Amino acid sequence: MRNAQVETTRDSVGSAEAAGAGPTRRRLAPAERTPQILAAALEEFAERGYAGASMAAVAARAGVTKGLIYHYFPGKADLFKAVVRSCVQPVFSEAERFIAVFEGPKAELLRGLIEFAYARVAAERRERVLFKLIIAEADRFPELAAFYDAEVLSRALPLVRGVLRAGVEAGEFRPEVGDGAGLAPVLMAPATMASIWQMMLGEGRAPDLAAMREAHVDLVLRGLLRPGAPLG
Amino acid sequence: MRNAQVETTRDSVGSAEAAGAGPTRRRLAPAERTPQILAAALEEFAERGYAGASMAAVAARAGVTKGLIYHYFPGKADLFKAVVRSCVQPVFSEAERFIAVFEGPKAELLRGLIEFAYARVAAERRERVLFKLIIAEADRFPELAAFYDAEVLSRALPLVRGVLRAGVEAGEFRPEVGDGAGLAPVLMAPATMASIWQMMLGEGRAPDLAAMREAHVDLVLRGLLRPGAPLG
DNA sequence: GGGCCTATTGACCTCTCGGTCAATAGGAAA
DNA sequence: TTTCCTATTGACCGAGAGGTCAATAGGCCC
Repeated sequence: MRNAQVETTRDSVGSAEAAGAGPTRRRLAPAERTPQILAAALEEFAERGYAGASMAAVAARAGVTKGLIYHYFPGKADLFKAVVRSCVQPVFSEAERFIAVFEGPKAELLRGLIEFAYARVAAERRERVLFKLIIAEADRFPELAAFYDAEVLSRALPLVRGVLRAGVEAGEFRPEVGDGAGLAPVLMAPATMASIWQMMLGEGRAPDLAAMREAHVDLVLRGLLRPGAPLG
Repeated sequence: MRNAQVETTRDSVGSAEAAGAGPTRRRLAPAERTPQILAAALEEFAERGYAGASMAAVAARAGVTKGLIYHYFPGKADLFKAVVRSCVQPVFSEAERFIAVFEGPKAELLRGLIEFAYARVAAERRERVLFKLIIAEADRFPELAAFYDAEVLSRALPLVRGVLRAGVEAGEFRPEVGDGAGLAPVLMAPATMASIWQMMLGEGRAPDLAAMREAHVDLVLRGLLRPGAPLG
């Protein structure tokens, strides 16, 4: 009973690399092997958490032996940080491009951003799980918390604040909106929590994504727009 | 180097029970020993996560030997669930009492609830950490996710919805507010995320609690109240 | 084709963990 | 005081963890 899930899962892991294809010992360039290992590690960390993940299992998932992992990464902690680092970046490039390209009322831009966030939540499970991982391990890895601060929060909040300020300047939002620093995190929180609930409870029991998105957009626009402005 | 933190922390743990007081082997009634063990386990799980926590360390924290833990709990998983169970309950009783006792406009009740939530976030670190723990281990413990659903979400959401509906019936909130199921989680999310950010980043780098609270209350009331109603 | 660099292996070490259990002793009841 | 129940101990086990390293072989370059 003790480690039943672990055992049974381990058997069924045999990755594409390990199964059949090619000779047992194929030499690859580091530029090719590294992402393989990172992908395997992401899966393993996501499923078992940091302490629960085993280097041997990561190796097995990558179709490789444990020793090789240590050829590429000094240790478990470094591997973990490398995994996180390799995953967070693309999301922001996308959001930043979205804002840069957008033309039209700021209220619509804000609605677009909110819907973008919910869409991402609905889309890839990987991101949700990785976010959970960061939350779970943040206080055991001070550098990881600092990394989240630097690469996620400190990037996302100014993005939102920029949109708010632009909306005020355009005369769309109430002037007071530009004042407080507290509004940006309040606006981000619901989509973020939606991600967490989704990850914890699955689509069945978690609060409905679409319903939250509608209520969120409605609440925000009503709260921000100048009185009398149309809701679009 | 490997487990440096572990070792050093272990030494300094010596709990009140272990340090000096009384003979080494004091016999206690289960009603007295059980909460001791639960408290020790909460600390240990909070600091090291589920997989990272060690039964021996829990025992040491409780000033007791490992064998005794197994006299009280069948295994690690059961101990973990018992810890969670023993912690979540009191919060809700308090919120429910708050709502039951409150007299006045529903908008003020809602503001009071939001401020209550932020106050709790600011108050005890234990609750934050425990919440993190639930998030982190939910998908490795399906029963734990079910427990969170049953004992937290499924209790909190109707609480909020009740207040919203009452506000609509009282003619304070816009009639559409009572419709969607999505609004309640959207209202809860910012305080919850505030808790998570606080836990991850500490008071220094996390978004400011007071600022979030102000922006949150303001946004919500503006979004819900009928046009023209005073903000209080 | 022959060398050489290095990606890759697999056996090995040590340590800690969750869990077991027979033996022991504290303390309430008699 | 004696008895008896059971809370408590401490030694023990096998499994699996992270990490090391000398030996091996794949494939680019000349």
